[in-house]
Amino acid sequence: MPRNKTYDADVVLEKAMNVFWVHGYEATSVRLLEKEMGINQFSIYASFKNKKNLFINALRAYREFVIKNRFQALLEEGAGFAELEKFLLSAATSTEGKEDKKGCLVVNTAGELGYKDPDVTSELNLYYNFIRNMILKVLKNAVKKGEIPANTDIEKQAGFFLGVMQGISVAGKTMEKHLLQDFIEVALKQIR
Amino acid sequence: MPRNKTYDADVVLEKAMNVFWVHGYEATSVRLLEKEMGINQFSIYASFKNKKNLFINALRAYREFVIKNRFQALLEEGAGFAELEKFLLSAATSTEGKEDKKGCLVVNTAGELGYKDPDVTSELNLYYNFIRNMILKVLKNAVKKGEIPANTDIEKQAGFFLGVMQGISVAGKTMEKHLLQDFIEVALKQIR
DNA sequence: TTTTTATCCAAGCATTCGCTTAGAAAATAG
DNA sequence: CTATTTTCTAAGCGAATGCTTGGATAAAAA
Repeated sequence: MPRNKTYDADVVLEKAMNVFWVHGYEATSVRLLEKEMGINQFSIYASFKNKKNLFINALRAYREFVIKNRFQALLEEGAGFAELEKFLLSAATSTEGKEDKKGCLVVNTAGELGYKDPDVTSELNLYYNFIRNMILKVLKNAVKKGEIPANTDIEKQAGFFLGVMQGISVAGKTMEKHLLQDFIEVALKQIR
Repeated sequence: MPRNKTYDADVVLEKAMNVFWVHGYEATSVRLLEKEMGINQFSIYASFKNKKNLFINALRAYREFVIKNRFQALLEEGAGFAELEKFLLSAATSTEGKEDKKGCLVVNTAGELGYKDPDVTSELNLYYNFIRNMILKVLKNAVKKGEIPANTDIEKQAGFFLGVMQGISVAGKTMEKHLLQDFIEVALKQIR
């Protein structure tokens, strides 16, 4: 009996994610969202309850987006230090384009909303835990492959590289490219 | 002939800085500012032109505030690696307090406003350049003192520690304390 | 086809936004 | 003292905020 939706919730959610990514939470108005998502305000509220809930969903969509589009090489079964190195070095040059200085949605959100909202905070923690586990696995493989010393303190290094990734996400927005490269080079060199 | 101001512009500016520090730019309303600054909207606009200009001034005040209250040990004439170490390690524990998770105003701003406003961006760059030069001086002293190897690539390490500081400012808002300590310990150990 | 029911669009709700204005209050100059 | 000039308070400006409502629309069920 019901009429079908004329839009795919996942599709419009990804569009919302991009708007939040560019403008942040507060600076993104529902009017702008309806324009970019291509649906009416009523439909936004019907599908996502309210602005904050839409944002939470956008954070989840971002996690999946990043996993699929940025981390895929690191998530391969046998990914080791070579893949980590390639990933970090490309992160320095990927921010080159004058336009694409969006940084990382999660890091931007940590800066803007931080610990203020528990729902947001737990979403950020899920993201960081995921990355840390990914790094842990990569470093274990790296030891197996002999890419890094066998006595490496994997846990400590995972915490280190998690911090490095967050640093890159901020520094990439403002710092000059060569400084960013210095940062990454030193971070990589210390482990070998 | 003129009537005198009943407030000190520098004093109310510092209060404005704290409001922006806690809530960010967009989420800080002029109504909240007038409450926290203790002066009327008219006076805010008379002294600081508009909200954005007040924010720019707050960023400058923040730089001076941090120099006076956080970096003073690093800015001492003979400050070397010992001072850098102490500073970074204390940065990990200073974010312990559940309340004081404000992070760094400059890093928060980079996340929220990023490159979008050139006036803001140049203010951020001033801050980062200051820190980098400070680190450069500290590392030079560290070499002189024999705290770090004489063949250390000072320039590269300065870029590295600038990135580390930005990482700490983000990570301190969300990451658990022990992970943050891992980050800092590894960052310090690699140079020796 | 007719009925039912969810979806859509447009308009509008109260509130808050950044900012301005009008007039009272106060301090200095003559 | 009066005159002058700036600061202050309080009210209010239009526009934008997040969110809701009412009726037209369309698609599945009978």
